[in-house]
Amino acid sequence: MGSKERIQRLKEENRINILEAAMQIVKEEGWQALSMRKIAEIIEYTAPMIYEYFTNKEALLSALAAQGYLQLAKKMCDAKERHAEPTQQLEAMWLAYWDFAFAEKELYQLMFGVGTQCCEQQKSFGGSNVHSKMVSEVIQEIMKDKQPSADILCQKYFTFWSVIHGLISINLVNEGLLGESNNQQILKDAIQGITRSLKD
Amino acid sequence: MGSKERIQRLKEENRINILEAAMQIVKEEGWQALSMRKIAEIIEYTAPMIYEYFTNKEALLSALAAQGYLQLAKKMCDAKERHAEPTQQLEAMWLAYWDFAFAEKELYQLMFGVGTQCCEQQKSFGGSNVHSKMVSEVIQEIMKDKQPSADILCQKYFTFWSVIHGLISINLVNEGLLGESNNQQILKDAIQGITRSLKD
DNA sequence: GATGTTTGCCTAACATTGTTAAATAACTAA
DNA sequence: TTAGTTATTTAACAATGTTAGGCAAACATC
Repeated sequence: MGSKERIQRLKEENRINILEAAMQIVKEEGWQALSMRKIAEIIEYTAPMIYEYFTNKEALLSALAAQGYLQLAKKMCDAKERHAEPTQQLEAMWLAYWDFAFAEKELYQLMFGVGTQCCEQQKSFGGSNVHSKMVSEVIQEIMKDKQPSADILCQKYFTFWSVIHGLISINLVNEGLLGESNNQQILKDAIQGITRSLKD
Repeated sequence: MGSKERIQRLKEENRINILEAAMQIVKEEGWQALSMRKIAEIIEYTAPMIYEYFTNKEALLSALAAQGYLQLAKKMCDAKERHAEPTQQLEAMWLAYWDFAFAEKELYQLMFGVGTQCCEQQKSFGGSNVHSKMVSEVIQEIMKDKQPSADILCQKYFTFWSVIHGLISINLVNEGLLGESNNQQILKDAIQGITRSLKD
């Protein structure tokens, strides 16, 4: 009897519903609002039922992230196929990556560990501003012959900050993924590369 | 009577003890293990006492982050003063930033919202590997004349990823700090800059 | 010095979380 | 219909952030 398959299909449907409910909550209220009971409420079950499908909350999050990796890979693959020339392919792929990050920002946060929890203060306190001024001054000094606009200055500063913060983040989240020597190489190359772009 | 000042000093001491206890827990067990009761246990008080010094847990985290911003600014300032030439100052400042991030990685995570919570899977599942292969292939194609080593290839890939992920992270954590046009400018400049460095 | 008032801290509690064990309902197979 | 399996719920536990109310010591005022 095909009922086994029908039941299998229902189970799979439940699994999907759980994941969809989770994403719905996260998109509406953010990661900190996601709870097993809220998910259960949406799919009209009780919380323990979810544990038939996911061993715990973290496993559920992993499943969501896995979906995200698939989506991202697909978008980048599509982007690549829209071009023939490798340089254009590369640019298109990273632009697709960029678009994905903002179109599915909650997923992106989960996948790559971008601060979901802590402190609403950065914006008010300025956070980075402490060092951004200091750095910008030095950048201005280096570029003084070119009389850079405030916008250009800001862009250069953020280019530095992005690459360094990005590399740090990647290292902190996936501990020791890159070797120490690779890190130093990338870091120095990047700093010198951008510095050179300031001068000429 | 000087007792007022003595009391004031005791209060300040308590405040410091709370913050130190919090950092101790975080360094030993990570952010997810930090709880008001554990802090209280270390300083030998009960949890509600902490609320005399911080209105809630987030305020406590903000205070920790504020300490971090000061430390970071000081280290970058020191680094700057060790050099006279702006280019060297700039490099030294960013290296100081880098060192701070790893010497005080818990603080760095808090300050700049680097994934403290979610999913232990990246390492096992490979996470990024899905797209890293795809991108590396294209990079290899672009560099095919130079017969790049696997290490070089890897470094180039991570240079791309760092700057893009960094820029995304900064945007996601401090929402709308940069304008849309600035973002596009930085992004395209960075991609084209690195791409150029692949060819020559 | 006795009395009222403020201050510092604690006990007890509440609501919300993730998670588990046991009871029950629903369904399948004979 | 009955026995057995599966699906789902109820009830509970421990840990979390947080608040209200109480107690005792220190202070101020007479």
